Amino acid sequence: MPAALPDLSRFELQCLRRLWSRGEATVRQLHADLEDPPSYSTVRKIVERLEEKGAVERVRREDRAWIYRSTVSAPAMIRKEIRRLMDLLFDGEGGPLVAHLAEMDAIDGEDLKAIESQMKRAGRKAKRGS
Amino acid sequence: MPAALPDLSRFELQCLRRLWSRGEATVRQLHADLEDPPSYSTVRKIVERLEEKGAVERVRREDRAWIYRSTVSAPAMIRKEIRRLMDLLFDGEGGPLVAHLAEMDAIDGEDLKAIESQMKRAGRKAKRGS
DNA sequence: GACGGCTTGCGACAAGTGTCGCATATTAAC
DNA sequence: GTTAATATGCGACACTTGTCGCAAGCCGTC
Repeated sequence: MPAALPDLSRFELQCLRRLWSRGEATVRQLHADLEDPPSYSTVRKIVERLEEKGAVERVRREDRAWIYRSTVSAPAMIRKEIRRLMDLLFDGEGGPLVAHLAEMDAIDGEDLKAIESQMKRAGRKAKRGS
Repeated sequence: MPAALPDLSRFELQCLRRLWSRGEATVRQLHADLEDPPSYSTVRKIVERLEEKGAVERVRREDRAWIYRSTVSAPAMIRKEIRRLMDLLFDGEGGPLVAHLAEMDAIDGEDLKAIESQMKRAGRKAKRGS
Protein backbone atom coordinates (compact mmCIF):
# COMPACT_ATOMS: atom_id res chain seq x y z
CA MET A 1 0.00 0.00 0.00
CA PRO A 2 1.14 3.58 -0.49
CA ALA A 3 2.78 5.23 2.48
CA ALA A 4 0.41 7.36 4.53
CA LEU A 5 -0.09 10.67 2.85
CA PRO A 6 1.50 13.51 4.78
CA ASP A 7 -0.53 16.34 6.24
CA LEU A 8 0.16 19.41 4.21
CA SER A 9 -0.57 23.02 4.91
CA ARG A 10 -2.56 25.21 2.57
CA PHE A 11 0.42 26.75 0.94
CA GLU A 12 2.27 23.49 0.67
CA LEU A 13 -0.70 22.05 -1.15
CA GLN A 14 -0.86 25.07 -3.40
CA CYS A 15 2.76 24.61 -4.42
CA LEU A 16 2.32 20.90 -4.85
CA ARG A 17 -0.53 21.52 -7.28
CA ARG A 18 1.78 23.52 -9.55
CA LEU A 19 4.24 20.68 -9.42
CA TRP A 20 1.52 18.23 -10.42
CA SER A 21 0.71 20.43 -13.39
CA ARG A 22 4.27 20.57 -14.59
CA GLY A 23 5.29 17.07 -13.72
CA GLU A 24 8.74 18.34 -12.83
CA ALA A 25 9.89 21.78 -11.90
CA THR A 26 12.49 23.93 -10.23
CA VAL A 27 11.71 26.15 -7.31
CA ARG A 28 11.98 29.11 -9.62
CA GLN A 29 9.35 27.72 -11.96
CA LEU A 30 7.03 26.99 -9.11
CA HIS A 31 7.57 30.49 -7.83
CA ALA A 32 6.75 31.87 -11.27
CA ASP A 33 3.56 29.80 -11.46
CA LEU A 34 2.15 31.12 -8.22
CA GLU A 35 -0.61 33.69 -8.50
CA ASP A 36 0.37 36.12 -5.83
CA PRO A 37 3.81 34.86 -4.96
CA PRO A 38 5.66 35.58 -1.75
CA SER A 39 9.44 35.86 -1.90
CA TYR A 40 11.50 33.23 -3.65
CA SER A 41 12.93 32.34 -0.26
CA THR A 42 9.49 31.51 1.03
CA VAL A 43 8.70 29.20 -1.84
CA ARG A 44 12.15 27.71 -1.37
CA LYS A 45 11.30 26.93 2.23
CA ILE A 46 7.93 25.42 1.36
CA VAL A 47 9.54 23.07 -1.12
CA GLU A 48 12.12 22.19 1.51
CA ARG A 49 9.31 21.27 3.90
CA LEU A 50 7.47 19.32 1.24
CA GLU A 51 10.64 17.33 0.83
CA GLU A 52 10.93 16.76 4.58
CA LYS A 53 7.36 15.54 4.62
CA GLY A 54 8.11 13.18 1.80
CA ALA A 55 5.69 14.70 -0.67
CA VAL A 56 8.36 15.73 -3.11
CA GLU A 57 11.78 14.59 -4.19
CA ARG A 58 14.72 15.82 -6.19
CA VAL A 59 15.17 14.03 -9.45
CA ARG A 60 18.21 15.67 -10.97
CA ARG A 61 20.08 18.91 -11.28
CA GLU A 62 19.89 21.18 -14.24
CA ASP A 63 21.50 24.55 -14.67
CA ARG A 64 22.70 24.42 -11.07
CA ALA A 65 19.13 24.15 -9.80
CA TRP A 66 17.34 21.06 -8.51
CA ILE A 67 14.41 19.64 -10.40
CA TYR A 68 11.62 18.41 -8.13
CA ARG A 69 8.92 15.85 -8.68
CA SER A 70 5.94 14.94 -6.54
CA THR A 71 6.11 11.55 -4.90
CA VAL A 72 2.45 11.49 -3.92
CA SER A 73 -0.53 10.74 -6.10
CA ALA A 74 -2.52 13.85 -6.90
CA PRO A 75 -5.93 12.14 -6.78
CA ALA A 76 -5.07 10.42 -3.53
CA MET A 77 -3.96 13.64 -1.89
CA ILE A 78 -6.93 15.53 -3.24
CA ARG A 79 -9.34 12.92 -1.95
CA LYS A 80 -7.68 12.90 1.40
CA GLU A 81 -8.39 16.61 1.66
CA ILE A 82 -11.97 16.18 0.53
CA ARG A 83 -12.45 13.41 3.07
CA ARG A 84 -10.97 15.68 5.72
CA LEU A 85 -13.54 18.35 5.01
CA MET A 86 -16.43 15.91 4.85
CA ASP A 87 -15.42 14.43 8.18
CA LEU A 88 -15.13 17.84 9.74
CA LEU A 89 -18.35 19.31 8.41
CA PHE A 90 -20.69 16.40 7.75
CA ASP A 91 -19.43 13.43 9.75
CA GLY A 92 -18.10 11.94 6.54
CA GLU A 93 -21.32 12.17 4.53
CA GLY A 94 -21.03 13.22 0.91
CA GLY A 95 -24.70 14.00 0.31
CA PRO A 96 -24.86 17.19 2.37
CA LEU A 97 -21.71 18.42 0.69
CA VAL A 98 -23.26 18.11 -2.76
CA ALA A 99 -26.45 19.70 -1.48
CA HIS A 100 -24.47 22.73 -0.38
CA LEU A 101 -22.63 22.82 -3.69
CA ALA A 102 -25.95 22.97 -5.50
CA GLU A 103 -27.25 25.63 -3.14
CA MET A 104 -24.07 27.62 -3.69
CA ASP A 105 -24.51 27.40 -7.47
CA ALA A 106 -21.13 25.73 -7.63
CA ILE A 107 -22.59 22.97 -9.77
CA ASP A 108 -25.40 22.84 -12.31
CA GLY A 109 -27.47 20.28 -14.15
CA GLU A 110 -24.66 19.73 -16.63
CA ASP A 111 -22.27 18.76 -13.89
CA LEU A 112 -24.81 16.34 -12.50
CA LYS A 113 -25.39 14.72 -15.88
CA ALA A 114 -21.67 14.31 -16.37
CA ILE A 115 -21.34 12.67 -12.99
CA GLU A 116 -24.21 10.32 -13.69
CA SER A 117 -22.66 9.03 -16.86
CA GLN A 118 -19.34 8.78 -15.09
CA MET A 119 -21.02 6.65 -12.45
CA LYS A 120 -22.71 4.50 -15.08
CA ARG A 121 -19.38 3.86 -16.74
CA ALA A 122 -17.82 3.00 -13.39
CA GLY A 123 -20.76 0.72 -12.63
CA ARG A 124 -20.34 -1.20 -15.89
CA LYS A 125 -16.65 -1.51 -15.29
CA ALA A 126 -17.26 -2.85 -11.80
CA LYS A 127 -19.78 -5.37 -13.13
CA ARG A 128 -17.44 -6.53 -15.83
CA GLY A 129 -14.69 -6.83 -13.29
CA SER A 130 -16.68 -8.95 -10.87
CA MET B 1 -24.38 42.40 4.90
CA PRO B 2 -23.07 39.96 7.48
CA ALA B 3 -19.68 40.69 8.94
CA ALA B 4 -16.88 38.76 7.25
CA LEU B 5 -16.80 35.26 8.60
CA PRO B 6 -13.75 34.61 10.76
CA ASP B 7 -11.13 32.03 9.84
CA LEU B 8 -11.49 29.13 12.20
CA SER B 9 -9.18 26.26 12.91
CA ARG B 10 -10.22 22.65 12.62
CA PHE B 11 -10.92 22.20 16.26
CA GLU B 12 -12.70 25.51 16.57
CA LEU B 13 -14.98 24.46 13.76
CA GLN B 14 -15.56 21.13 15.39
CA CYS B 15 -16.67 22.77 18.62
CA LEU B 16 -18.78 25.27 16.77
CA ARG B 17 -20.64 22.43 15.08
CA ARG B 18 -21.71 21.06 18.45
CA LEU B 19 -22.92 24.46 19.39
CA TRP B 20 -24.94 24.67 16.19
CA SER B 21 -26.54 21.35 17.07
CA ARG B 22 -27.52 22.45 20.52
CA GLY B 23 -28.40 26.02 19.77
CA GLU B 24 -27.02 27.07 23.12
CA ALA B 25 -24.57 25.31 25.38
CA THR B 26 -22.09 25.57 28.20
CA VAL B 27 -18.47 24.66 27.81
CA ARG B 28 -19.12 21.53 29.80
CA GLN B 29 -21.85 20.41 27.44
CA LEU B 30 -19.67 21.04 24.44
CA HIS B 31 -16.91 19.11 26.10
CA ALA B 32 -19.27 16.22 26.74
CA ASP B 33 -20.44 16.23 23.10
CA LEU B 34 -16.95 15.87 21.69
CA GLU B 35 -15.99 12.46 20.40
CA ASP B 36 -12.48 12.13 21.69
CA PRO B 37 -12.31 15.11 23.98
CA PRO B 38 -9.14 16.77 25.19
CA SER B 39 -9.15 18.29 28.66
CA TYR B 40 -11.91 20.57 29.76
CA SER B 41 -9.34 23.37 29.87
CA THR B 42 -8.59 22.89 26.22
CA VAL B 43 -12.21 23.13 25.19
CA ARG B 44 -12.50 26.12 27.47
CA LYS B 45 -9.69 27.81 25.61
CA ILE B 46 -11.16 27.00 22.21
CA VAL B 47 -14.45 28.58 23.18
CA GLU B 48 -12.55 31.58 24.47
CA ARG B 49 -10.87 31.93 21.09
CA LEU B 50 -14.15 31.48 19.26
CA GLU B 51 -15.42 34.36 21.30
CA GLU B 52 -12.38 36.49 20.47
CA LYS B 53 -12.92 35.74 16.80
CA GLY B 54 -16.52 36.79 17.08
CA ALA B 55 -18.01 33.41 16.17
CA VAL B 56 -19.66 32.89 19.50
CA GLU B 57 -21.16 34.98 22.28
CA ARG B 58 -22.33 34.61 25.82
CA VAL B 59 -26.04 34.87 26.19
CA ARG B 60 -26.63 34.43 29.90
CA ARG B 61 -25.39 32.68 32.99
CA GLU B 62 -26.96 29.60 34.42
CA ASP B 63 -25.78 27.58 37.36
CA ARG B 64 -22.66 29.72 37.60
CA ALA B 65 -21.63 28.76 34.02
CA TRP B 66 -21.93 30.82 30.86
CA ILE B 67 -24.25 29.76 28.10
CA TYR B 68 -22.83 30.31 24.63
CA ARG B 69 -24.51 30.78 21.30
CA SER B 70 -23.07 30.94 17.81
CA THR B 71 -23.19 34.33 16.17
CA VAL B 72 -22.38 33.04 12.71
CA SER B 73 -24.65 31.30 10.28
CA ALA B 74 -23.90 27.61 10.02
CA PRO B 75 -24.61 27.35 6.27
CA ALA B 76 -22.55 30.46 5.58
CA MET B 77 -19.59 29.15 7.54
CA ILE B 78 -19.88 25.70 6.01
CA ARG B 79 -19.99 27.14 2.52
CA LYS B 80 -17.05 29.32 3.22
CA GLU B 81 -15.07 26.21 4.09
CA ILE B 82 -16.28 24.38 1.01
CA ARG B 83 -15.35 27.34 -1.14
CA ARG B 84 -11.94 27.40 0.51
CA LEU B 85 -11.30 23.81 -0.48
CA MET B 86 -12.62 24.28 -4.01
CA ASP B 87 -10.37 27.28 -4.49
CA LEU B 88 -7.39 25.44 -3.14
CA LEU B 89 -7.86 22.22 -5.09
CA PHE B 90 -9.81 23.10 -8.21
CA ASP B 91 -9.50 26.83 -8.80
CA GLY B 92 -13.02 27.25 -7.51
CA GLU B 93 -14.68 24.71 -9.80
CA GLY B 94 -17.37 22.53 -8.29
CA GLY B 95 -17.53 19.94 -11.05
CA PRO B 96 -14.21 18.25 -10.33
CA LEU B 97 -15.10 18.08 -6.67
CA VAL B 98 -18.28 16.15 -7.37
CA ALA B 99 -16.42 13.94 -9.81
CA HIS B 100 -14.00 12.99 -7.06
CA LEU B 101 -16.85 12.41 -4.65
CA ALA B 102 -18.40 9.95 -7.09
CA GLU B 103 -15.06 8.27 -7.67
CA MET B 104 -14.58 8.01 -3.91
CA ASP B 105 -18.01 6.40 -3.52
CA ALA B 106 -18.93 9.22 -1.20
CA ILE B 107 -22.15 9.77 -3.14
CA ASP B 108 -24.46 7.49 -5.08
CA GLY B 109 -27.33 7.74 -7.54
CA GLU B 110 -29.75 8.46 -4.71
CA ASP B 111 -27.78 11.50 -3.63
CA LEU B 112 -27.73 12.75 -7.19
CA LYS B 113 -31.46 12.33 -7.59
CA ALA B 114 -32.08 14.19 -4.37
CA ILE B 115 -29.90 17.04 -5.56
CA GLU B 116 -31.66 17.21 -8.88
CA SER B 117 -35.05 17.61 -7.31
CA GLN B 118 -33.59 20.14 -4.91
CA MET B 119 -32.30 22.08 -7.89
CA LYS B 120 -35.65 21.85 -9.63
CA ARG B 121 -37.39 23.25 -6.59
CA ALA B 122 -34.87 26.03 -6.36
CA GLY B 123 -35.34 26.72 -10.06
CA ARG B 124 -39.12 27.07 -9.68
CA LYS B 125 -38.67 29.30 -6.72
CA ALA B 126 -36.29 31.49 -8.66
CA LYS B 127 -38.68 31.69 -11.61
CA ARG B 128 -41.59 32.60 -9.40
CA GLY B 129 -39.45 35.22 -7.71
CA SER B 130 -38.37 36.91 -10.93
C1' DG C 1 -19.02 30.03 58.39
C1' DA C 2 -15.88 26.48 56.56
C1' DC C 3 -15.63 22.92 52.75
C1' DG C 4 -15.75 21.01 48.27
C1' DG C 5 -16.83 21.27 43.64
C1' DC C 6 -17.11 23.59 39.42
C1' DT C 7 -16.13 27.92 36.37
C1' DT C 8 -13.53 31.22 34.90
C1' DG C 9 -9.46 33.94 33.73
C1' DC C 10 -4.70 33.66 32.77
C1' DG C 11 -0.53 32.11 31.60
C1' DA C 12 2.48 28.83 29.37
C1' DC C 13 4.38 25.92 25.82
C1' DA C 14 5.59 22.98 21.92
C1' DA C 15 4.48 22.42 16.94
C1' DG C 16 3.32 23.98 12.78
C1' DT C 17 3.08 27.80 9.29
C1' DG C 18 4.12 31.72 6.47
C1' DT C 19 7.66 34.89 5.84
C1' DC C 20 12.29 36.41 5.03
C1' DG C 21 17.48 37.49 4.96
C1' DC C 22 22.06 36.13 4.45
C1' DA C 23 26.35 33.54 3.89
C1' DT C 24 28.23 30.18 0.87
C1' DA C 25 28.72 27.62 -3.24
C1' DT C 26 28.39 27.10 -8.13
C1' DT C 27 28.86 28.63 -12.76
C1' DA C 28 28.62 31.35 -16.92
C1' DA C 29 30.84 35.27 -18.91
C1' DC C 30 34.51 38.70 -19.22
C1' DG D 1 41.12 34.74 -12.64
C1' DT D 2 37.72 38.05 -11.23
C1' DT D 3 32.92 39.23 -11.51
C1' DA D 4 28.10 38.88 -11.50
C1' DA D 5 24.12 35.98 -11.12
C1' DT D 6 21.59 32.72 -8.83
C1' DA D 7 20.54 28.32 -5.93
C1' DT D 8 21.04 26.37 -1.82
C1' DG D 9 21.31 25.75 3.16
C1' DC D 10 20.36 27.79 7.44
C1' DG D 11 18.62 30.43 10.74
C1' DA D 12 15.20 33.55 12.53
C1' DC D 13 10.71 35.35 13.80
C1' DA D 14 5.96 36.29 14.63
C1' DC D 15 1.44 33.98 14.70
C1' DT D 16 -1.63 30.31 15.10
C1' DT D 17 -3.16 26.12 17.13
C1' DG D 18 -3.76 22.37 20.31
C1' DT D 19 -2.80 21.40 24.92
C1' DC D 20 -2.71 22.12 29.82
C1' DG D 21 -2.31 23.74 34.82
C1' DC D 22 -3.40 26.73 38.41
C1' DA D 23 -5.07 30.53 41.31
C1' DA D 24 -9.33 32.83 42.39
C1' DG D 25 -14.15 33.27 42.66
C1' DC D 26 -18.88 31.51 43.42
C1' DC D 27 -22.30 28.66 45.57
C1' DG D 28 -24.80 24.88 47.71
C1' DT D 29 -24.21 21.94 51.82
C1' DC D 30 -23.21 20.67 56.48
